[in-house]
Amino acid sequence: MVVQKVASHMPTDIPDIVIGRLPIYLRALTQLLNAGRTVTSSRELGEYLGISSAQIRKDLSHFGGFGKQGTGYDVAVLRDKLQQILHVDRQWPMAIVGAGDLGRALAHYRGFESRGFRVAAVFDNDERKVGQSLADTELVIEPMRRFKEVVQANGIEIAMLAVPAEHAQSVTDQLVDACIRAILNYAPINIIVPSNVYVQYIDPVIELQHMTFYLGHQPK
Amino acid sequence: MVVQKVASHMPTDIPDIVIGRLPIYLRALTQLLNAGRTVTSSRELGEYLGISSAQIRKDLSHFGGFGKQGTGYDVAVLRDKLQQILHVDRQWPMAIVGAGDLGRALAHYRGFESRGFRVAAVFDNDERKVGQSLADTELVIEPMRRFKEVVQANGIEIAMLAVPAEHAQSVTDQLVDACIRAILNYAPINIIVPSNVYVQYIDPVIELQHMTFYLGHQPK
DNA sequence: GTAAATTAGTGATAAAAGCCACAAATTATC
DNA sequence: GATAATTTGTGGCTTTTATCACTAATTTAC
Repeated sequence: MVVQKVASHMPTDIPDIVIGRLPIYLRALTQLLNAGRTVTSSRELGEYLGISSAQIRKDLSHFGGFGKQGTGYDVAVLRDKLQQILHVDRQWPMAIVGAGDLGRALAHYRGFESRGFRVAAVFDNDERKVGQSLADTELVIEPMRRFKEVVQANGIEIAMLAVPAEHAQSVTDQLVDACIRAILNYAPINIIVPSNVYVQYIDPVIELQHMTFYLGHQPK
Repeated sequence: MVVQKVASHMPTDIPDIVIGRLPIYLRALTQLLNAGRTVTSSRELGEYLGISSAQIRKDLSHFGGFGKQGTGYDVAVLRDKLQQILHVDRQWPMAIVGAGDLGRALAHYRGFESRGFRVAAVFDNDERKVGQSLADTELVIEPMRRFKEVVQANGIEIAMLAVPAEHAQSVTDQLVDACIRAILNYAPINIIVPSNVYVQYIDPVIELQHMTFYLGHQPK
């Protein structure tokens, strides 16, 4: 019932910038829970995250009232609500495309399972890599020609793109063709997708350059 | 002279959100340059990046007029300007802290050099890892007790943090103690630093959860 | 049991960010 | 060489985002 209520809120009328903060809140709540905390407040959460308490309250209020005046928020309850809102109260199977250093590091990453995701398949077109199994996993590197088939068989809708920049667009086209709906792009390049496909970018150099602007002019 | 002009613009009066877009522009310009283009326009750049042309023009106008009416922007000139503004017209030596799968993948990443960065040292506290050299690099894994010394000897001001979440804060304290001024944090946890230290976060799960909000409710 | 303290949720306000549209400069066309 | 077409840089406006500050509910202190 509560799930229905949450589910009834359509994405359209909630600012994307608000949505972008929800995973941050969720991560902090999980941390609090692991530390044994049972209640928290917008003030505490805000001080910890460097966000104003009013903003946290207003963000959450888009989805209903989860707190209690005078007390604050039940950490476990709020975490559950956020997991429902973000649809990570289940595990999303994902494909990794590109089995270089980065793709392999992602395949071995132990942090997905507890947060709503699971690496279901790894792809690469290098014939020397195809067929290799990845240590400590049940994964075997598949060739890209099997992509569509494996994606459909496993109900995969999310792909992490970890191929060199020069192949990123053509591989993206293959992902789109296989009905991938969300792409986490690690290639340092903009990719073009249809408007119904979501893309997020991770490029460490972008973040580093953002900081070097402020680091100033005198190199050591 | 032009460098002086750019340098004279102090960060304080330019919105951070503008600064955050400059690396994106720089990346796109480098791509255009590699494709042999010599001139571009705010319209072309905007269509490619999914950003309005007016925004690009206004962002750039914070730093001076780099374009030419009727023509647009000289790609090489604008790229050079952005490199100066972002202070990546040099190479920043960086430390990687944590030599797990991720730290090693970062150490092997070939994409830093051309964009203003260089991995100068890798650290880990696991005695089994210390002393190991990293294939295809001149890097040897150093113990954390040598951190301050190596950082000072190499003029390192930037660290990439790739340790497990449970150690992230205590390691951060060591970074701060060694006068690290910018941290790219890969640990899925908020870290507390003094206000003169810059932090950027990379957590793939945050980006994935942002997308699953929109992916909706019916898992395959 | 009462008063003081705490905290959520929210309408109103303030601040920030983004976009429009135009003048001025340049280039292309014929 | 005149006219049409481009494109920048920007003032002003609109939209979005964030904060303020208040009410109502609850808890704590004594």
